Amino acid sequence: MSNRRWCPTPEQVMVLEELYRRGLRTPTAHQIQKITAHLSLYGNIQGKSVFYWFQNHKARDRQKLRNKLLFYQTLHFQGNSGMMMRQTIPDPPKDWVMMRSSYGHDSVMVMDNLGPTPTLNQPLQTLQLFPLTSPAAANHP
Amino acid sequence: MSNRRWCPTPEQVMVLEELYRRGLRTPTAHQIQKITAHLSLYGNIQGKSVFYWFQNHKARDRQKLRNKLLFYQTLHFQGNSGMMMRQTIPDPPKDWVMMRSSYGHDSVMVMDNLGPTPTLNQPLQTLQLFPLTSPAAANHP
DNA sequence: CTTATATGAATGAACG
DNA sequence: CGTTCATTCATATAAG
Repeated sequence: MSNRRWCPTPEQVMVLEELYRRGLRTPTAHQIQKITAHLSLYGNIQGKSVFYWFQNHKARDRQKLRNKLLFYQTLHFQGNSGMMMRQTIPDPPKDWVMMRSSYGHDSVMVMDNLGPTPTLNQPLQTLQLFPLTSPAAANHP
Repeated sequence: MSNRRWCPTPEQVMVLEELYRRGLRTPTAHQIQKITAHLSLYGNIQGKSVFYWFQNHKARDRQKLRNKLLFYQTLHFQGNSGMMMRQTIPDPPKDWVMMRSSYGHDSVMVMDNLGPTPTLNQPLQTLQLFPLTSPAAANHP
């Protein structure tokens, strides 16, 4: 067992699941501190492990529910039974995003779609902006 | 593998991290355009990915710092009963990850009964030993 | 040992 | 900007 990953003890898992059962979903930093302190009685643990545990548990609960709903929907509309499916229908793709300029007010920047054939006009005039000279930046796939 | 999410190449990450190391935090729309043009040499990328990258990187840096401070603060100030308080060599100053900071709220302890269940006392009586502070609501975002 | 699954960890994307 | 969510990567553990 390499130390790269937290291996929760059964006691730790029991405590976390009980807290989750009681309705705790996104503990605050303070809550995480206290939970971590308590769980450290059963074994080494860091705050981020508690944080990740709740994030993952909630997310996977949500995904299971979503898949279940989608599963029945699929059954209803297609009479199709099969593997569990992932994810609901995504949002319409936006090719722009709102950005805040460094001068303090919002601005909308339209992002041109970099298609499979990127335009070659004025390609590397920009390189002077970032003189990247230290790491191995001289490679390309 | 769906195309919904930008998959940065190692070269792209190296460039972005170098820019960040050099102090760039909130690039303007114009800078984002240039960076995007440069990074597109290593793979498909949109401007919003650059925008999000800096937003996330900066936010997580600060969150890490904030949580570290909160960590030491908690060690120093909390006088809760049943808490373990180390005075010498506190803890591995391992890094925390992003998590909600509770904006200085304090003292309101929750985790009491929620919903129709009248009594929820279960084998985990130990949970009462570390009451969790919560800003406002016990559950539901 | 190999493969499959469960889950810790990370991060892109986006929300309020 | 801090926070939250969805997806993906990595790996400990179980199944074969």
